[in-house]
Amino acid sequence: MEKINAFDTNCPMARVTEFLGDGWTLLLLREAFIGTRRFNDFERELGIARNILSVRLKKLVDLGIFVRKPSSQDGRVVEYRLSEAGLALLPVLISLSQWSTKWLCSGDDVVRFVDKESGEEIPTLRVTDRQGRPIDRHQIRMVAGERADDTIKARYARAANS
Amino acid sequence: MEKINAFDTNCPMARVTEFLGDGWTLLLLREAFIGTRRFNDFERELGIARNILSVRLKKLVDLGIFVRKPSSQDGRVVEYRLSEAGLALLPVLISLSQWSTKWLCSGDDVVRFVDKESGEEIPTLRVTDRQGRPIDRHQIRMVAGERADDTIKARYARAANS
DNA sequence: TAAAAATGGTTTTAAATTGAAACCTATATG
DNA sequence: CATATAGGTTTCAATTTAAAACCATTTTTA
Repeated sequence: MEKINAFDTNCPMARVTEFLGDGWTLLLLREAFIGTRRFNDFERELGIARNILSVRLKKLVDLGIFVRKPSSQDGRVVEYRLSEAGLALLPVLISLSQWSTKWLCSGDDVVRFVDKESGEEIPTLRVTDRQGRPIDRHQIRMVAGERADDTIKARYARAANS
Repeated sequence: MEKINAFDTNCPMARVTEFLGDGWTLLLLREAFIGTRRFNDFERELGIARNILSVRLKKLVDLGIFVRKPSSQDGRVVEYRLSEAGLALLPVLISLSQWSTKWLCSGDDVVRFVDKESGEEIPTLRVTDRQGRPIDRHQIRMVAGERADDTIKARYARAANS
């Protein structure tokens, strides 16, 4: 791809495709959330080719989602951990997982996000207003903000006329 | 990819990679949410190659995310609209956009989700307990559910021991 | 202390995917 | 009837991915 879009624009969604736009990164993130930290473990758990894993980890580190830290105990070992930014992806992972459970896995109880202490399941993420009241989907619109570049503003202007 | 993972397992995250695992689909979804419905419009707005667009739309229709509907007005025209499942992805889009705005776009006001009536911006999606109280990230764990297949259960068992 | 194993990579080559452009078919329009 | 429009498909070159072998360090074992 990479003709009109990606990191050329400042559209946040387009930028996400920079790392989410391949078949492995979401699984790398899942693994990281489960607790995987090391190169060989990512490889073994996912069955990803080592060269690809190498490139993906580099990109995730570049983007600030993972932190690469050679172990101080063992000079061979390197740890890849989620950064603050990476941990902040949790709501994305949860909403994706909840959506997929419902619409691609016929609601089957396969993966759950739970409160560590109470063991209680995290309820479905809801879009709400500032008072915490649920907002209906059809009540929501995407609009261009002030800092949108010209392409994006033009894009939303076209959308508004249709 | 497709050696250990994808639709072989019933892991909801792995299944998501089936459609989110390429550089275009997220942008197709964005376009659909903005209001794009037609083949030529997706092509023009994104600059995606027609053959690729064709394959992607087919897959999204197969997965039940888009609905393909030939126009009754004009026999040449076909509309691709988000299904219920597709519309249900809104929380995913919102959380992704909010994350990306903060971590990849340095907080710039580029795209906003707003309430159509009030014009009020949708606040950041939060992970809460059943009483609506925010839960801290580090308080959350992923666990395998009852209907997880053996691979997944084994996976989480390994994770629990580390 | 020398040999073997572990760890995190890189390189190489074949196979699969993507991108660009041209082409095709059916319907509409002037 | 001729031309334009819409939604595709086909073809072929360029890029990306997968699999396997290889490599450099560091650690463990005999």
